[in-house]
Amino acid sequence: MSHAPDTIAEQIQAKMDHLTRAERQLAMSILQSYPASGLGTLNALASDAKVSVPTVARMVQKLGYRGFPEFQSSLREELMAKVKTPIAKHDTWAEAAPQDHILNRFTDAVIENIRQTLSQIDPLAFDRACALIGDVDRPLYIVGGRITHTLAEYLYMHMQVIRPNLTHVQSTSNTWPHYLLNAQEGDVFVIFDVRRYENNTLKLAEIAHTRGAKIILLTDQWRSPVHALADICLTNRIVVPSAWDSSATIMLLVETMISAIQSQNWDGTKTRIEALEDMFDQTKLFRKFT
Amino acid sequence: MSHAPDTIAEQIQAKMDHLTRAERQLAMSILQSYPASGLGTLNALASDAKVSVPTVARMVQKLGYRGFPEFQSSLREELMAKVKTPIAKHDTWAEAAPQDHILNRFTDAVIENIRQTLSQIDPLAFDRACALIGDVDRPLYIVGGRITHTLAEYLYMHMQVIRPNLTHVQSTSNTWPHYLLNAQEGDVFVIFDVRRYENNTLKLAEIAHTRGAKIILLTDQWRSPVHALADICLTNRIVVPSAWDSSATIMLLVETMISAIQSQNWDGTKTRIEALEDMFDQTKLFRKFT
DNA sequence: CATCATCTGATAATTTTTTGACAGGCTGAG
DNA sequence: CTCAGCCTGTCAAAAAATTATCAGATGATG
Repeated sequence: MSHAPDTIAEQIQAKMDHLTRAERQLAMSILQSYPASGLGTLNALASDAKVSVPTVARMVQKLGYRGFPEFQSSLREELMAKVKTPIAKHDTWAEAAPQDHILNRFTDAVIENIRQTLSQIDPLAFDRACALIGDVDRPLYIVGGRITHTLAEYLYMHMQVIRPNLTHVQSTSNTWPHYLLNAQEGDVFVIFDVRRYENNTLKLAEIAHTRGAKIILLTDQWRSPVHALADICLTNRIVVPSAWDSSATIMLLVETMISAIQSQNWDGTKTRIEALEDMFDQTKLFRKFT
Repeated sequence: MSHAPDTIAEQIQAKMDHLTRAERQLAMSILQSYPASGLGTLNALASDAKVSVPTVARMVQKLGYRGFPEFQSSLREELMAKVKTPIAKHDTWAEAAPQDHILNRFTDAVIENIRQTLSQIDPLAFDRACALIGDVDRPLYIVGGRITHTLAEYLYMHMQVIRPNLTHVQSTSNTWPHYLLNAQEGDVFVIFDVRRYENNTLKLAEIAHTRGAKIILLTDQWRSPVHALADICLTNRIVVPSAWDSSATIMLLVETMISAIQSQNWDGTKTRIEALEDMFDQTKLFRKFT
């Protein structure tokens, strides 16, 4: 008992024996560069396979489709499903919960956000961003807004361990102009800005840009207006079934950056971490072991 | 300077800045399930993206194609080329980066963390936690430590919109005993604690527990000592290729909780959100629209 | 060798898709 | 406030693709 065909390719192969000469010729041609070949016009497919147009039309009906367009949309759906990585196909994440439980729905959305964000990111831009942020010679400013200030702080906290000479600026605070007093050419600004984009953040970016600072922007798919001023723009997808957007993808990206920068500067980081742990031990803030 | 675009996706991304609103909307839609989306009919693409048919036609011309069919055949060729490449980097997230690039390695790890965390979570416990946190009659305390205080704050910030009567406590601060003065039976404590577990957090939990408060703990796979006192314990997997642990999974869980609670209390939340937005509008902190 | 069944391709009819023309609406400058 | 310029969508015309019809070709069978 052979399993039911998942893909159209398998379906074609299964029927191969029952096909006539012209149809087999066509089938071969389809499989040759599957699925792209099937996504052109019926005409193109026919002349590629050197068979007549109606032969193609008849064959797709034989395969159980109502017409060529229906056949094509099946192919497209198959392609879509394939692009999502195997792991994303997971039916349910929390197996003990029904598929439509918020745990599963939300996780689905986040995974999809991650997939899309990563697929659209330019690794070179990412690397350049890491190099800039990790460059100890450049003063570093990390800027967050109302929602994103937690992300900014998370980055700040870790960068503090990795390198000196950095500042956390909260654009919603009215003290930020003070921080910019010293900003100058070559400084690096990491700016978080997601909708609803904040005027303060934009103004801050403008000043930084005027002063010749490098701007690295982390934003959402609709892109903060700051992007026009940014040297590097990392775009995240953040839509989830909620009244708010999701920061999980941005968090992932931030952590990945931290990891990358940390291994760039590993020697420096290591000694700094050790010094830090020593200090914590002395203050007894943490338990020795557990 | 950035490299020449290999794929149409990159080409679209590169031009993103020079696109108009409707065109950007369309571009997003294409990229959303690329390349399948672009291989249907022009009509389908237009209605998917909720733009008019001619907008699509104009945009492909802007991208340098003579017409929609020519655009499609480029897409098909791209697809063919991609499939041909041996076993393509099929299971990489950032396709443009090698498999062992930190972007891919880190994301792999986080996805695996999510998978494991979700598979081990008890949905009933999760639901109970959400019910407790969303219960307006119970005073709510949110507690974070050195690393986790950003997560705690993120939760706090959103809960603030959903309900009144809540407090953010930072266990590393020496002011936290003051907050506990009013704590009493039936109050709810959401406590974040990941390794290295903090003494202060444990002490705080002990006091809360003695007073008869409900404790909901978010911790890592090695479980904070607080778990002995917790009514509900949500365990996260947090290992990644980095000198630090990852908070991304916990962030996911927090956001899922926010979403769940928010829909429990939707009526209340809605009016509170609207009031908040009004206030923001008045302070002109945000841009009206972009 | 004739006949039937079946496959195949040419052509025409029909439907769908694509393109072009035009006008309302929004935005920003003066 | 008004006007110019540019987006954007509606509608109609043109082009292309798909489907239906039919006749020739092929090959098996009695």
